[in-house]
Amino acid sequence: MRETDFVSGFARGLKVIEAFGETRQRLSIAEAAKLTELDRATVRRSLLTLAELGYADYDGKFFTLTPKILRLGHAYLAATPLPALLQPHLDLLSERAGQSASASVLDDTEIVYIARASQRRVMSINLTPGSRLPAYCASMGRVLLAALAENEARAILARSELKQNTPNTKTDPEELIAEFRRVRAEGYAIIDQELEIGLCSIAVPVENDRGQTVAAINIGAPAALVPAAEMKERYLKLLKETQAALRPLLRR
Amino acid sequence: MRETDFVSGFARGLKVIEAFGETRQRLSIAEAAKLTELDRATVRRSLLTLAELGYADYDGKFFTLTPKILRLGHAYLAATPLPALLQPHLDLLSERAGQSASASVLDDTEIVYIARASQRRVMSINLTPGSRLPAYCASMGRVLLAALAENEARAILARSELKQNTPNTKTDPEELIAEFRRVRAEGYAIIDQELEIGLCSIAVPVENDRGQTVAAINIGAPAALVPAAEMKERYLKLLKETQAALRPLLRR
DNA sequence: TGACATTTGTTCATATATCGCACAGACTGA
DNA sequence: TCAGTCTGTGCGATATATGAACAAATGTCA
Repeated sequence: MRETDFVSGFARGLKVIEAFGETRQRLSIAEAAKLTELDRATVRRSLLTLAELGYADYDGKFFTLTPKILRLGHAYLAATPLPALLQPHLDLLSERAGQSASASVLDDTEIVYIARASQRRVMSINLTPGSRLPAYCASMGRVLLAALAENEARAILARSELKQNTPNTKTDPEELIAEFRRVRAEGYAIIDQELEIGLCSIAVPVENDRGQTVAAINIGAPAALVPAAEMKERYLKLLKETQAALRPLLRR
Repeated sequence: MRETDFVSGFARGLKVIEAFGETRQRLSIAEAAKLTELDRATVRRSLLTLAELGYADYDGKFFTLTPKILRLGHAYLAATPLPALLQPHLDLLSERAGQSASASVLDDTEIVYIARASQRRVMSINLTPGSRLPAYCASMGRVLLAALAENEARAILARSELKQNTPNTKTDPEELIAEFRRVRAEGYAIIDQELEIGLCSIAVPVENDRGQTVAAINIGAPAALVPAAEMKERYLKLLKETQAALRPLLRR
């Protein structure tokens, strides 16, 4: 791509949008400039543009995003048939299992939720489509990373911040690579409180009719109710049935 | 705002992202140019920028959005405390009612779902956070429009495409304005298959501790199971309880 | 099939808009 | 009061948008 085929004003603006998040609902010009490492004048122009277009509100001091910004992400959710296709199957799966069921895809080092059917909220985290979790310590992440060529998975792990979330969290890249091999061989991944104490989950890949992994689905359950050792016997069959039902629907 | 406080390259890029949706998962440069009414050369630069940043894939002919684009909408969902605050209450509400419960806010003529707890899928439409429905014919939309000053509501109706979705759909602005008055007086709105045949819903406003309406919550049910006439006696009390539980949590 | 008409992606020159810096004024808190 | 931090602005250097031009791909009709 040539230098002039890149609109840096657009790229800078997207960076400004991403600066909002978690604890940053309201941003002043200076704060946004620090977070994005862009010039204050540039950030100011981007923010004023967002406000002018109705994507942000401005009270003269702070900017906040408006729900209009959801149109952008929604362009993807509406454009991709995957979420809509998966949703009814997740609903059924969730009901049969009596636990939350979710679907996600991989975006670099993170998994992105694209659909979810929740029973009761067991996690401290609020997960909705668009939510992200580190791939290395999530059951769906393990499944999605296991589907990659080993050097690719290794490269992603190298980019990941392998954080010890709980005493159970596996953070050794070699141990993780070995686990990916097991996942590939056996077709599922189980997480025993590696992300959050008290939470277990089991995931399988969603494959299209050519056998390519296009997403992952999982069932999450409180460790207090369902010990990790029981996850497989309780839920693997249900997950495999959902997987089988989806495969013919996913043509490439 | 001065002329130079607007980054048109950014605005154009956002327009390009919004061109994706529903039936437009894959766009060629020329298609995107038509949809956005921008020059082909300009659209090409925006799309190549999106691809360069990983927000889009490009196979040499068509562009598709990647899940990374969800980071943008997620910036709002994560930044705003409202969805996370509402979710557990919706879960409880949905469980007690045995039906889907949702929350939404108003974005011009549309309501935008910001949280949802689904029981079984009864609608043909797949609703997730970020999904949009026309406000004038949705129960939450009626509640949110009723919360506005009457001239504002009138202006929004004037901008709305008042479509006759079903034989039940109210499309006369004056009739709708009168309905808003009733909603304001009685504190709830009921929709009897105005959006889709077979679907009823009832909504109430979510108010902060100053009594300002900040969102709406609803319960949807199949008309076959719950006739519109029964919606009030079955669900209004539950909705009001949720509303009361939320009010003290919403400080401005 | 072949000739012709459209459509599409790409490039280019140049007029135009944006960027980042430096500075001024406003505000805050010690 | 004064230092520190903030927002807003003017300006030259630099980057981008535009519309026309062109080649390649695609569609159309006899």
